[in-house]
Amino acid sequence: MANRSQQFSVAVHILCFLEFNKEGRTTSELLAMSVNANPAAIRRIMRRLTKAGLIASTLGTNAAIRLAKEATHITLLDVYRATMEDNPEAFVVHKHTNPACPVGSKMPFLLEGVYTKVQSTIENELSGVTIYSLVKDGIIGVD
Amino acid sequence: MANRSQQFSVAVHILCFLEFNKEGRTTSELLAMSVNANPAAIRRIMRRLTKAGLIASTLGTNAAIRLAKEATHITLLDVYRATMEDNPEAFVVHKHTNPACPVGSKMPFLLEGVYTKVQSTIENELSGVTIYSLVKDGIIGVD
DNA sequence: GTAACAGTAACTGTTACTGTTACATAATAA
DNA sequence: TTATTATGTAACAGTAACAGTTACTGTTAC
Repeated sequence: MANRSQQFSVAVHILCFLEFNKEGRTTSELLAMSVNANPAAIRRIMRRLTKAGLIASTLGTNAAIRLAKEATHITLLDVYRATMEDNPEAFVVHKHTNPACPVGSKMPFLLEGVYTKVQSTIENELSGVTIYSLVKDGIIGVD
Repeated sequence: MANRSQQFSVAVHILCFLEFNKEGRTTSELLAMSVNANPAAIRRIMRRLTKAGLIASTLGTNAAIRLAKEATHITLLDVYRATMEDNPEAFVVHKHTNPACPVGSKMPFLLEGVYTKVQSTIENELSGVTIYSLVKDGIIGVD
């Protein structure tokens, strides 16, 4: 990934929680307890998910957070793109190579090609897993 | 990836250079010029490649760096493992979830399963590309 | 108006990497 | 043997990105 952040992990956690607790009322404090993190940190990640149209929240006393789409229609690729928005690239190319060198002048292009292919396989893999399937097979199914 | 370093990119660059210049004498200074980096930075990456058995170097006045294996037998997966040695994991799992929560208690395990699968596809993809093929098709072939 | 909770800004500490200097070590050549 | 050349390696500063946290603003229900 671009960075080693846990934001993707926490984002998946949030979405699974919302699906699991779809009948109940979920707050950022409740999520923070489940994730074991600060409510503000949860809200920071929520912002990205909201922006990506994956969750929606209401304000006020009885505020609640819920999925904005069916869990069957939210894939991990959606989550990946929402959280890695800034640096979706798994690898970083060193671009400032020596243009006068036969090797240096071609490396960035070469690496770009490799990375694009790898990136595709990652995204393809992620697009095959939905929040629904995670909750159904991994949380409700087990116990 | 684990981190956003360019070490993998530079490592591939180094290996391609060595293959391309296999008839000539390659020094860390020459590599530094091609990569456009500091010789010490090159040597820092070289250390990992040496440790992984991908390159070998001699000391002294006529010191030289060369591939320790045939370029046809060095895949990008070898390079990936050599440079990402410390954190070979593409994703980071948030492990300290709430064990008392039905969702929190299962998330680390769930995510681990997903990440393992993704990691496999990445490594599978990387294992299909050799330094030889990169140099042949991307450097010598083009011009 | 008060309470509850999301939205958000701001600050700190930590980690990891890059860039760099400097020096020890080894091998060649004179 | 000595000077030279280049690798091996330690050490340090600067930078960027996160994680953790506090605190404030804005909105809704009662």
